[in-house]
Amino acid sequence: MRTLPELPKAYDACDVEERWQARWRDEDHYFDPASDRPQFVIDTPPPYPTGNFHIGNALNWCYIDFLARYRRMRGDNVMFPQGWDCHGLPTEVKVEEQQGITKNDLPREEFRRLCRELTAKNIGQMRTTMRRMAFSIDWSNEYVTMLPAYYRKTQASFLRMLGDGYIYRSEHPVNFCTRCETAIAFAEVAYEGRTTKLNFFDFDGLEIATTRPELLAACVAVAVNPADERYAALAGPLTVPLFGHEVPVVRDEAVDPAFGSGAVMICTFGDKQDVVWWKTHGLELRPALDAAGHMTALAGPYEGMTAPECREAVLGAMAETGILKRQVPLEQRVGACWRCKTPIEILSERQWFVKVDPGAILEAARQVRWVPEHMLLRMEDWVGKMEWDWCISRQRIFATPIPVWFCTACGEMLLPDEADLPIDPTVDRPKTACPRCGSTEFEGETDVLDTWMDSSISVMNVTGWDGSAPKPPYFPAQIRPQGHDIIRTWAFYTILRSLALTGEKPWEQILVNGMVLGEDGFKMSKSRGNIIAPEEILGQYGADALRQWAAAGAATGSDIQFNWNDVVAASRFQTKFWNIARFALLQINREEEVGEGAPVALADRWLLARLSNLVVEVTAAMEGYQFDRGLKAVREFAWEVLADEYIELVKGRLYGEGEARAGAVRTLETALDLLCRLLAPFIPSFAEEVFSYLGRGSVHEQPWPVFAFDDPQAIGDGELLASIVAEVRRYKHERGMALNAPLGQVTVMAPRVIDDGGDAGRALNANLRWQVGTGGLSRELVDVKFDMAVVGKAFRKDAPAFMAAVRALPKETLAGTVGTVELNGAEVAVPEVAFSPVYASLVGGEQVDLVTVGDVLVTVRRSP
RNA sequence: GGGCUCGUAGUCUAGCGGUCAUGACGACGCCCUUACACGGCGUAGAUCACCGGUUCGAUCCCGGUCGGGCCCA
Repeated sequence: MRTLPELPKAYDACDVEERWQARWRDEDHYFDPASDRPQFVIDTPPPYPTGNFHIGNALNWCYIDFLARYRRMRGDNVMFPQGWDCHGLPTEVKVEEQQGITKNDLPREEFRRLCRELTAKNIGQMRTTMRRMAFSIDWSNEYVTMLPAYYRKTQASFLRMLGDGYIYRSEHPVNFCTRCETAIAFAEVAYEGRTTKLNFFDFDGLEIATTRPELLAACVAVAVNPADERYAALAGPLTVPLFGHEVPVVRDEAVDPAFGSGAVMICTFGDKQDVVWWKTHGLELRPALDAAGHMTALAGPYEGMTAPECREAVLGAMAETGILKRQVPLEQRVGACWRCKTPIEILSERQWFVKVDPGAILEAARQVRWVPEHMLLRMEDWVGKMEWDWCISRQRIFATPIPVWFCTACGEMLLPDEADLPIDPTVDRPKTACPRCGSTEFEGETDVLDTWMDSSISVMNVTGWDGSAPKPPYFPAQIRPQGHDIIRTWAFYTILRSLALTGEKPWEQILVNGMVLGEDGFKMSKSRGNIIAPEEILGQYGADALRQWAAAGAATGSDIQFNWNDVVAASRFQTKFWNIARFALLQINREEEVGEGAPVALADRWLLARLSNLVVEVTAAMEGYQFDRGLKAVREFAWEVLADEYIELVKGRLYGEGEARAGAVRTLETALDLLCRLLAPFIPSFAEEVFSYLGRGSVHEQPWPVFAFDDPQAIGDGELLASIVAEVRRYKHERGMALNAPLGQVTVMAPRVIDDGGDAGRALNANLRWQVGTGGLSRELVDVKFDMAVVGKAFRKDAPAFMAAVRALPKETLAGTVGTVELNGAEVAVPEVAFSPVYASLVGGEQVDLVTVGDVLVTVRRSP
């Protein structure tokens, strides 16, 4: 007897998962820098440490973990690092909220400390969930962007790009949130629908429509379409009402003659279009709004007011002076700060910018393999519309400082040595005097970097960049997994930065996952109340069930609706497979010596050949990131082929003895082994638990299966065998017989005889015989079936007599066409479709039932 | 308004030139057959959004319409 332990009766997912998660060692997932195996470096997304690892993250990380585990089994040297993108507004806002302060109430360093503490706590919470999900993360390659080890590299990358001319400082209109008092990038602008008023007023004799009367003081021109004949004779300068300054008239094709009066006022700056006109027509700059959202001295009597206050005041003044003609409601989309929803203003400010070269970025993006392919279009779309360079400076606190000083005497810019990084120029002092004027008085740059400047070098960091050499040792990474919502940001900025720093594309492939929608089909959001936290699922069904949902809930790349059904079904699959394993182990353990060698029985060869095909199918699915196909194929195989067909087929042999039984046992063992390995990337704890009972070590240390068992004949014959058993079992069921009830003589009449080793007979509990052809099978007419719609209509009350007369005819006659019959002493015509013959099948003179399976006939004699 | 994407049984979902159109959940019927009732066997349920076109043939390709979603303006 072998001594493999018996499986417990029930599978407790949470219990098993926690046990294995405690047993696995982090070191097993470490990337090995000394290895000469092919590297597989993953540029994992560094999530923002909100404290909650949400279900969208879970989906993304499941895909990554499937891949990481699969690639390890394929022999790759995998790096699955974990980063944290810490800096940014949300944490600042949270700290202000929790402490009941504003950022200006504390010294900068003190405020940063509070932000760091909150972030560290949040990271801890998220790590817990990630471990509970059984992600095989390489924690030795964790990075935290707020820590010196990382932002040193952010600063180094800044200096390098500054030195190479990619970064410049200039005064330029930027998107500005006056509540947060910082510049923001286009990627941070969220658009919202609002109803506003379009105000028509008299502008020096001309009718102008505007949604932003508060910017009248900032008016620098009036624009009309050159083709608009109404204004063909219009010439400037015009006098701006209420303020009195003179502005020119410009002609520009972009003016829509159909909107309002066809004449628009250009202000610095009401919107992006104003910036375009301001640039192309070389207009004056009149900043009427400051960074805090207050009107400037240019606004005269309105100075110090907020924009909404000024707007009311100006409209009031317009009404008073009688120039306001009418107001009509207007639906418009307003750009707002993504974080606080305050409408953004466009202000001209001195800011730091990174040059954007759309052509080069497109070219690099096209060198990356995109999965799914169409996601590349989103990148092309975004890059094609780039108008401004990337504004990377922020007037915030919790961020990477911009490492430069300015000489207070001559304005010269001074840079730190790379070796001294990281620095905070507001605290640290330059080590040298000003090279131009010799002054030692400096002012540190107070602006800090956009958070995307941190995260867009994640790939540089994980591929081993130390901030100096241009190209990191493991660069480029093999894959970037991320959501399609941040193609225009993270993917875009990463390509830009990789090109600037290394001249190359950052990754070989990018795998884009979809968004997780709530059970109601909408994106999960607090306001909809359709959020499901991963912890809720983990507590009830465990990580493996959630992982199965992620794999099989939708095709990779498409949005996926969360749905409890899938989680429950996943959990049931585990129960089913657990019982399959239990049964198999029970059989394996009963055997003293199962021997070696390939099984000879048809059913065994059939299962092995099917397994071999399954391995090919699942491998192809994994290579193409079709996780849904891969997992579903394994599930279907285990449940339908192995449990419902194979095991039912060989149970009889398993209850017996000898080589026939040993062959089935060996086959079961092989199937169990292979299926565990195929399942290992998807449900690591479950696969590990089942595999452990085979006594062959950890499933995660096994190679991905390569199992060639080529036997086309076994596939064909086995399929027929399984179908015959299935059909006859159905036949039994339909007659209300228990499936293990004894059946009489069963004869399979096939084009050729198949040696099934007796499996079919035992599975059906019948005396089953194979024969070539339908010899011995005959049929006998036993009855006729009348079509009452015809008979009733034709014979009315004589119908019973007619039917009796027909039945009284000799059977040989009934098989053919009957012309007339004698009814009440008269010959009457028989309608053509009045009846049809009913036959019974006979074997050796005894009546049998017939079951057909394709071109195979199965006869069943019911009495044993 | 633009780009992309999707529209398949009550619900979710696979397929994407010829399939009895996949699977799951749900519904209904029968069955406690010594791995599993978290199971087995079966039944019902789909004009594959709508309208045109290409084709011997379209759920699948093309065009249009309507509707959902995502990203952007």
